[in-house]
Amino acid sequence: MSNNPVRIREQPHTQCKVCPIRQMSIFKGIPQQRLEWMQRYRQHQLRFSSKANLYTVGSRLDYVYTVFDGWMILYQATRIGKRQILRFVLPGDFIGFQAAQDGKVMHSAAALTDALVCAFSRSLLEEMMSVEPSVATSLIQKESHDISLYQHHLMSTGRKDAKGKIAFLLLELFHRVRIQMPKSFDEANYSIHFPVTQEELGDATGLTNVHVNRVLREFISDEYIECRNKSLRILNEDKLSDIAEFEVSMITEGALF
Amino acid sequence: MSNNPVRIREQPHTQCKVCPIRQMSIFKGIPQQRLEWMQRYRQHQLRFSSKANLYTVGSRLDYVYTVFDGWMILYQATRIGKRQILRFVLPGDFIGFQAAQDGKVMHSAAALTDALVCAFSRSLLEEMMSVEPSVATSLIQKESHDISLYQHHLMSTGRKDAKGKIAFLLLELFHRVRIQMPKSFDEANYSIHFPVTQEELGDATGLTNVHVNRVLREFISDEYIECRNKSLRILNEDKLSDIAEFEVSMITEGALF
DNA sequence: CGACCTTTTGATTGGCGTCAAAATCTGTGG
DNA sequence: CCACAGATTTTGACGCCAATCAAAAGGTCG
Repeated sequence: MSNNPVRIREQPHTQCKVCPIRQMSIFKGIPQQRLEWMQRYRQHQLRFSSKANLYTVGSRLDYVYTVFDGWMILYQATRIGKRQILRFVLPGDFIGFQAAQDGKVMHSAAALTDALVCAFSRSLLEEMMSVEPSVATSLIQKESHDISLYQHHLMSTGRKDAKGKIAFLLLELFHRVRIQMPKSFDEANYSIHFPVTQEELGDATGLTNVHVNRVLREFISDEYIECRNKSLRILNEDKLSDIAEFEVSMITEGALF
Repeated sequence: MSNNPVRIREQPHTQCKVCPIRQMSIFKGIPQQRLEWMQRYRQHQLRFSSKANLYTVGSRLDYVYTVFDGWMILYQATRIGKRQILRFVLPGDFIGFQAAQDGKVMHSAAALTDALVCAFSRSLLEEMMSVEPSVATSLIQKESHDISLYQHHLMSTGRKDAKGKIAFLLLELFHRVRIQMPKSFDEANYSIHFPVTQEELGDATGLTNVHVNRVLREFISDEYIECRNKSLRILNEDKLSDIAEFEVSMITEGALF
């Protein structure tokens, strides 16, 4: 529920060494020479500390962002102080694009851990899309994938019980981390680094931290999962998938055509 | 909950007289001559009766669709027979595009009323996008708007009580109908034609039809709304908006750049 | 008119929220 | 390295919102 002032240590107009633009999936397949002018032009790199906001409700966004390292969330708060996490953002994900009317976003974005974000101007993206249509196609693909995720969450939040919601979220995050943060995935253990608090799990599923705790305890004592010091290990994926009505194909990206 | 066989009365390969392609918002601004070859090529028109499915979970979609008339829904069902309505589809909306992995959709689409749908081939759309980049941009815009809607629903479903969820849904649909089906809107009455059952409202909000009924009764006796024979009239929009934490700007489309 | 769908109402139950407090973990400064 | 404040997890008792079960009353359509 932190409403900290933005604590961005920004380093504008420096060439982005850590996050070469080529790594951004929406630029896959574009000739290097085309990218070069962009590479050194109006591209920023941002470092965040945990809990800092990248942007907040009602901001006018002049940039779009890709996360290169760390966890972030998109969220929204109700008048009575409850928070809904709309989406967990992992490295490779693209955010800040969907602005509603008059260019203002209807949600906030914050870092869950220290994070490294790459920003570049909206107008540049627009330019890029007209010069290089495949950028637009990639963007469409990303958005389609996001929509698919939102649909699954809506289903989860609307029509499953607490166990189903939590199991679904755990499995989704587990596999997304596995794919998008291979270094956080321990294959031998079948575990991931998992810096998400129980309160955050609650804010994402629409449950209270207290109830999340009870369900997690149960999953642990049933030996479905194991979680100690910010790591999550899946012990009985079959059972969890069953409870969650989850399958990995739900979160993998697919071709549109 | 109907799992009827598909009852599509399809009229393939006929020129589409009723729904000129120009009316599809993603083709706005494209010179007529460019559209002509498309107009008469591989474009279908489909008539649906209420409750028929346009496509179902796991289908491979070779077409994308725009609704020209009538109400439709996108939905998904759980193993235990509960249904979640993911999205109400009104004239002008674009569906069938987001296919997940291996081209199979993760949801079903069905008509709520008799409906008129225009279909055209995915591959054609792809072609179109490369020839005419503005098609891609429009598509991105549409998808962004959809994402925004999904986010609001997630918030609603996850963090509001029954009154808030229902009030939000009523207001959203009311204003979308006002914009997208002006003929269904009675300005004098401030009412719309509203062919949605209480069970469907429940399936969209994650509530039971019984509880939806109780809340609606309360809204009616408080004189916030009036609903008789498939029409919905808003009597106290301020109060409803307050309960729902809704504002019209949430559902209007805006520029992306 | 009769089958079926939708709405309505009542009685009862239960899952999850709320409140509260203790236990544990984490980081920070002396 | 310890002390201490703040965050997070854990547990228990209790209450309430919405689900469930059941049945009647309207509506709709062939």
